Amino acid sequence: MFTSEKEYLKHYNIHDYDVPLVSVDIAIFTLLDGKLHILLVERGDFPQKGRWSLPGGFINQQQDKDLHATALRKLTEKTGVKTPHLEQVATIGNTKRDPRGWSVTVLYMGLIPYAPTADFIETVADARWWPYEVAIKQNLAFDHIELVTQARERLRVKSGYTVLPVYVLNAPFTLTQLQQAFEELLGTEIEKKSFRRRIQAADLLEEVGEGLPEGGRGRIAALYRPRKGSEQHAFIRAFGGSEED
Amino acid sequence: MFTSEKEYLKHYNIHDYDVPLVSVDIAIFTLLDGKLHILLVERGDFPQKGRWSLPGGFINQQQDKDLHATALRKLTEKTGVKTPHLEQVATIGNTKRDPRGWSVTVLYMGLIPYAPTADFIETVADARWWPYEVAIKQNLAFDHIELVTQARERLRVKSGYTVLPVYVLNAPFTLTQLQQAFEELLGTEIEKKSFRRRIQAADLLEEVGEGLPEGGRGRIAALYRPRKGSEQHAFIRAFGGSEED
DNA sequence: GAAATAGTGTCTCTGAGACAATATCGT
DNA sequence: ACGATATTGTCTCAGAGACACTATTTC
Repeated sequence: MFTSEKEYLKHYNIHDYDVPLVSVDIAIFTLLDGKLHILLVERGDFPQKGRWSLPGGFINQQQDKDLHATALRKLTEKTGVKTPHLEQVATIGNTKRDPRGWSVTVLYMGLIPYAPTADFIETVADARWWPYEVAIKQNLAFDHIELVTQARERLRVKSGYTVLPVYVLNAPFTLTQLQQAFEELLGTEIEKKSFRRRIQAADLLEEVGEGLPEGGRGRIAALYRPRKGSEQHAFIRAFGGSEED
Repeated sequence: MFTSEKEYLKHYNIHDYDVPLVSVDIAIFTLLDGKLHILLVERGDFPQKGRWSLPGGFINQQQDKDLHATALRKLTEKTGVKTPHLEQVATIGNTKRDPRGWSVTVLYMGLIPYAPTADFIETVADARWWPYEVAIKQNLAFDHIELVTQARERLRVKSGYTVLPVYVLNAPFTLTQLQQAFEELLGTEIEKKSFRRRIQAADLLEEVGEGLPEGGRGRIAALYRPRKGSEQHAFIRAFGGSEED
């Protein structure tokens, strides 16, 4: 049919093809009053207008150089928050998830220290932090309940062998605060000595002075902030004892 | 603009939007003569005609109910092999990876016991197993060299805390064969006793008789096959001692 | 019996889990 | 001194790593 690559590309037109919708959705978590929260937006337009959903949207071929850029842009436009950690979780694509037809979404998971959402937000009626347990009982748009639980699961598992939970805290923080963040994100308690031993042996934090302890009373606590690159450290042994299945 | 969901959907037309290309690519690995191999196809059509690439292609909105189905269909069409393990690795999307423009690909990784490729193959000039080390020195199509290394890395890491390597062997197999598969997929040696202790304690295999040992000479070896569901078992401690970074 | 392969015994070392003890702060 | 919180000591236990040893097969 075509005789050269150049010839082929000249005649290529994506609209000759039957392409699915592609979107990016972002599950952003934080810790507020010691509890896991997730950021949801109320949809301002059809479809599913008025329902709560994950922030997200379509790729802008002019503005976005890659998928990660799309995720960051959508997050800023819709919520005004900036995340220090954003990772891809999975891509879900099927015929049923969107009434408009075959639809593919790339799901991201992000973590951030608590920050209020911006006053001005585009194309959404509202952007709000929800306690996780409350959020999953809402009637979310599309298949977002599954996306939310999938992102939550990634967060839980990865909190067991990395120091991801540092990203829901504002530095500097005490080891007790960090342990509480781990426990909330893991959904289980950690033995204090085990926790401190692991964190300190890994040398992923640097001490930056001392400060008030957790409850305002008691012995002065050492304050820490994450070292550069601590994000990608993986322990060979996971917290929690019971094996994953 | 619209007053109801129904109204909105009636006027919705995906071709009004600027959508990217979406494809699925599959990195299938096997073990042949004790060495890791990967399945590549020679592209029969433009673009990049004549270059070797991962098997893959576009979603067929009529035939495929989800992305996983697309991956399975493409694999069968292009190579004739059926895989007992197929998992999603990541989704790569950017402006540069395809000369046709903004392009998104969902990368899958699969494992299979060695089987020849089918004689009849659609839209590809050839489908062949390549030794991994040779494959990555080829000038692969698009950004497939990065996809291949990303899938390889997933395989390596996951071989450290699961029993994934069982899927490159034909059951029944001996523990020695399994250990050799682990070592090749991990890219490192494992101490025999540690290996056997772990595998046997986890109770993921069932014994199915005895058979000739590895080299045809020597003591008769016990033969095993994976138990149902062993696939999703994860050890809390990874093989290899050195921590991931 | 020798070579080859399968399988075991056992010591050491690392790091998690449990829990008690000590240290330092405000009042 | 007391209550609260931070920090450390130390014992136990699971499981990886190392390496030597025993067992069973073919030739």
